Amino acid sequence: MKNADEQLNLLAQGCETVVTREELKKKLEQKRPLRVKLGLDPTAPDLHLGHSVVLRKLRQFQDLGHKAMLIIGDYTALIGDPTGQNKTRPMLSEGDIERNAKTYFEQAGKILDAAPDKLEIRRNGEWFAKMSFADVLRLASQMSVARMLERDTFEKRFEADITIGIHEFLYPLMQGHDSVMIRSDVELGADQLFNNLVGRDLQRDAGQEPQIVMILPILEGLDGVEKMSKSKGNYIGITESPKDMFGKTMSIGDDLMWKWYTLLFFKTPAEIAELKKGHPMEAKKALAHAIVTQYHGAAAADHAREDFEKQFSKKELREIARLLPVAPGEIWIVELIEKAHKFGSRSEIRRLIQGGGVSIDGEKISDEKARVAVRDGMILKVGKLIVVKLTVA
RNA sequence: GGAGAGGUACCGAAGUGGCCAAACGGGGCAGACUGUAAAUCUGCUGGCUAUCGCCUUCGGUGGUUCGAAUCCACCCCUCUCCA
Repeated sequence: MKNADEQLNLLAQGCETVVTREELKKKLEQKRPLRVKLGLDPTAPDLHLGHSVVLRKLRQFQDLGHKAMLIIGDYTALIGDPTGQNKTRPMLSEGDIERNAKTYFEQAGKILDAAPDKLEIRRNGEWFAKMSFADVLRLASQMSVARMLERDTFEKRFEADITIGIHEFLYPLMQGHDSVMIRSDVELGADQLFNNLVGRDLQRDAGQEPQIVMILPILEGLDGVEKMSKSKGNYIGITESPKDMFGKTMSIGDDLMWKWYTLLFFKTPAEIAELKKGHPMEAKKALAHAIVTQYHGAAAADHAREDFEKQFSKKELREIARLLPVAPGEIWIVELIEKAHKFGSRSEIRRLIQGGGVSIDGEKISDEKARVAVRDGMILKVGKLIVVKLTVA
């Protein structure tokens, strides 16, 4: 095991907040594997790059000899964390939570070390399901309304006259109680500083040494504005195909690219400055390549890059198009597009045609009534991303 | 418990009997331009229909009317002030 100072430097790197460094150092000096807690919200079955930031930090702890404690918040998910969402979430069914939690196990394994002595996975239903109402009251009595309202999301909602359910106040307490139950030494988080700090208070009340809280910065999603999240649809899932990962990364704005470099690859300001000297497009391709490499390997990343260049730089659609078998003869353009990609409705397809978003062999089709005489090898392009090559069967 | 305000499309927000598939803004999609993006400009943004056109939508359920997002009744939900 590395000495405490070395560990501290590595671990603090990339963190937005550490409460507190001094305490963390003391814990590290105890020369024992620390129990590092990360609470996971099982509402989103797909882990994405946003989650990966904190998961990689957790991995770093593991690599230094510490133990990752994943808490699947199956019970807290019954409330839905109020953070960021600014509104109450619908309660999930037991079945949904089961299924989502399972997917989590599978995906987190791509980033974490799954060795039994390095990883422990718990569900907070283990303890919450057994609590009596009196127990809940005891827990609730450890927090005041005034303190709860200090939390910025509650405060904002309160002032904006947006409903706050009583049950939502229980969320931070539940998360804090998790820390007590697993006797965590460190809790990692992204945007739940308040909740994590509650854990410290509850631990103190329970006679435990309070946990260290380490907050990692939030990764902005594809839009460059909102936090990356499943519900906003602005995310890259870690199970997505190399092509999609590459393409989505290429579509982000330049400013965002530098942030991603920082958060996903821990690039220092000096390294970023170096990258900025080159062409932004090259830097973005390198970023996309690095992301794909992480989840699919270098070969897949090379391939994704080549495809991208063919499609956008050289416009050689022919080689990257997906094959679409069609019957010989003529076909109505709307039906053809329907076969090529799943759209919400035919009206949507008509709109695309009228808007000039459809072309065949490079020639725009703007008449929604058009019939197409299919030919082997015809290239149909719909919008920016859908390219198919027809094969007449 | 009392008094008041409100619930409109993905979001915000107009509309208060027919001209409303519903202004406007945001978001989203597509096109032009580019470096792939951003910025900018343009178009589209309920569904079905190859055309005339038809169908469903304004918290819910009923009702008034030739006709309702708009009027009435009851119900559900949110917010404010008072208790």
